[in-house]
Amino acid sequence: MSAAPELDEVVAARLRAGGQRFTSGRRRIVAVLREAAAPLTIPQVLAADRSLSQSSAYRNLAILEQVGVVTRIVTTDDFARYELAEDLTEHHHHLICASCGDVRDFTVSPELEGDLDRALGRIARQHGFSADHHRLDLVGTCSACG
Amino acid sequence: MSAAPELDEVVAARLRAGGQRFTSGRRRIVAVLREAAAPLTIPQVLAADRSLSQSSAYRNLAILEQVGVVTRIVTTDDFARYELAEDLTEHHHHLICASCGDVRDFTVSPELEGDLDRALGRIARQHGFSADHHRLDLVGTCSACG
DNA sequence: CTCAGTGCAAAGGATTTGCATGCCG
DNA sequence: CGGCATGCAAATCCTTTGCACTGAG
Repeated sequence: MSAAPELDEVVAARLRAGGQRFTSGRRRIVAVLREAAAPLTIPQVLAADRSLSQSSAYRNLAILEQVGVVTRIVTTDDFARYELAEDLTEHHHHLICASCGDVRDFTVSPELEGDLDRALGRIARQHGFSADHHRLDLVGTCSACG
Repeated sequence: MSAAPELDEVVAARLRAGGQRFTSGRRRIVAVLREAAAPLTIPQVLAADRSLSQSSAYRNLAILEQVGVVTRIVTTDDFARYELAEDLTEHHHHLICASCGDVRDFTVSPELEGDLDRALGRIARQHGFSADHHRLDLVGTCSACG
């Protein structure tokens, strides 16, 4: 897929805009997340690339989140999970297993998304709330835990 | 409001069903949550009723969650938040402030809820996933932080 | 009486931070 | 060169747990 080099450019641009560098450690983290089909915990990221050090992974993921390259999500267990920002991949939602905490991606029809966005925009306005994005998760039990 | 005693009965019944008692400490926690208009962190619960002790609050909220009286949610900050279970209040969603982590409740139209449920049911089936419930949050900045 | 519930204080564990060193610009 | 990034280890802080005590049935 030819999106790979493009992704690096966008990431680099956002880091630069935030006064940050696109170092090799950050590059490796982004690479791991790109390969993953779902949000990863930091232990999972570290396991995927043993050359990463724990504290730097925490630090770099926080920075990548600040500049809008990754998103941090929390499910039900004690581990935060990270994935590439939606505008670098595509808008999607999460199937969250309440038992093991694991996550899988899914999407819904554009029509439903449109309805949602309209409804939520209205709600936000009513509450004097500046809406950034919505989150739609399905919580249940995955086939492995079932 | 006459729902108050009724709530106590339901809570007591669920605790009993789980082999647990409805002690005074648990009663006070439920009372605090009933008053609150939004999910509360444990520090907030403790602040609302100084007679509660921290460790018991943690323990009791875990038990209340197990028997289906309260729900634990996680937003963006480091504190878990608890609210009364949806079937004791009403189905609703959350406006989450990405800045301060605070939460407010809102609801959407029954039509949209229906569409959502149908779509999500389909998705769950496709993934061999046993759906329990959905979660729809709006993330942004509250008027206080804006 | 008995056993679950309580509160205190200490432990646990994911995450953060201080500091010396290495590397990019 | 100067300053940010790194990695190790130690510190933080929300949450959990051990233990002795109290109270409900």
